Amino acid sequence: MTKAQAATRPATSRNYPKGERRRAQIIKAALTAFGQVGYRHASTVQLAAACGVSRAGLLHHFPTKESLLEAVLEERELQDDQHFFRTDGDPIDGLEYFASMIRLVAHNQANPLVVSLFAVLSSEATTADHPARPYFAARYERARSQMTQAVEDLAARDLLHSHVAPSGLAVSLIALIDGLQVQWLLSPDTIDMPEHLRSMLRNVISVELPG
Amino acid sequence: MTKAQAATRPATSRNYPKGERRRAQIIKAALTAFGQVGYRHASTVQLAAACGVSRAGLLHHFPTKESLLEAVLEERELQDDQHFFRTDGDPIDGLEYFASMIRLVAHNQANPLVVSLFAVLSSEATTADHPARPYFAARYERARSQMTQAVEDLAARDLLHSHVAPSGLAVSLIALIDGLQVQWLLSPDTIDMPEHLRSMLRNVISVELPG
DNA sequence: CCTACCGATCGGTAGG
DNA sequence: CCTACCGATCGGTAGG
Repeated sequence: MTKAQAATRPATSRNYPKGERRRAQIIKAALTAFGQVGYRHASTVQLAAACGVSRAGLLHHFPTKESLLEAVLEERELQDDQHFFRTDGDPIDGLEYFASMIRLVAHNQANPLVVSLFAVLSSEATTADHPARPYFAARYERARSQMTQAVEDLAARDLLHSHVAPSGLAVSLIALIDGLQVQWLLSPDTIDMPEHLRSMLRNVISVELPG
Repeated sequence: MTKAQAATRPATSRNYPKGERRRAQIIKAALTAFGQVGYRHASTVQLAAACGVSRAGLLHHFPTKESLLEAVLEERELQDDQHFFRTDGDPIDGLEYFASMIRLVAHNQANPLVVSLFAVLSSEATTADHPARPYFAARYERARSQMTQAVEDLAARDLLHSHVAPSGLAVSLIALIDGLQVQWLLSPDTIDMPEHLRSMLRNVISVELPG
């Protein structure tokens, strides 16, 4: 068990494998439901039914709907960490960073539930008083900060095309990745997300990406 | 009254100014509500209350919630037409097209309600059985087709940087515009949507845009 | 985890 | 037959 898990799960849970399995099942069902109908429209009654427990049973594991949302976002964050965000503190290699980003987008494209979750929740979270708004605001700020470092690394090594403005490029590339998800969810057969990202990166980076 | 309006509004409505005003009021309130909490979570009861009519009164104008959604999308479409989509049939001037696109994004940035409506509805509509899914699928297909023509016009006139791949560029630029909306709604003070679009267009177009 | 509930609200429809 | 609503209520479901 990692440190992050220990901080978010009750320490006793390791001793109750059945409860742990149920908890994981509920999180997975909630991830699916939130991605399909949004957080606000998802109902704990239907979630409980989908997991074969009563609504009171579900509320034993997650006392409020909001606590379930937190668990879903944490779960998703852990998956990202595994694939991508390993460079805490280390200086960022811009080429490696964007190669990893393409791999992450390709990985997401193989997991429609995860894409749907983030496409639906991130825009739902822009509205006032949404419980996930602070999470997404912080997440985007962190992503922009990290990608800006990657862009600046490329600029310092003269790996951007000469006419490309590095300022604001991170914001636009994150926007590109987000926007591709909506078009892909609507037309999965005509949109290839990692290919479009790679193509746009080729438009601004003057050397080929590794990997 | 334009052809589009005549096709969607009852022909008799012009003779009932009070009903017409009420109808416009309801559409505006629905546009706000759908953008704030999404279509599914918005309630006709609250909409009616916000308009000072009973729920039955609201349903007199819009017999179903879905018919109200249609009216909101048509209303928004008409606004777009006024500002932008005037080139039906005509060949597209790529430079004019993207200059208009920047103006449209700037116009949207001055109207948070409209941005919120589209950011929230477009992703909500990606989910199965959403009544607006066909609308958004068709809208994106049309937008891609139109922007692809603009990109091809630029390519034919040699106005793209030599290393830029025109294929798929329209998809990515539309994705960029959509993605910027989410970041802007979460951080309106740190994101300038038209500026980021202009900057990205400068990265691929080798001449300055008009206007 | 269950049964048994609460105050309220959902989208849609009735007759007048 | 039209409009612009009204008060009441249908069977179900919401989060807690």
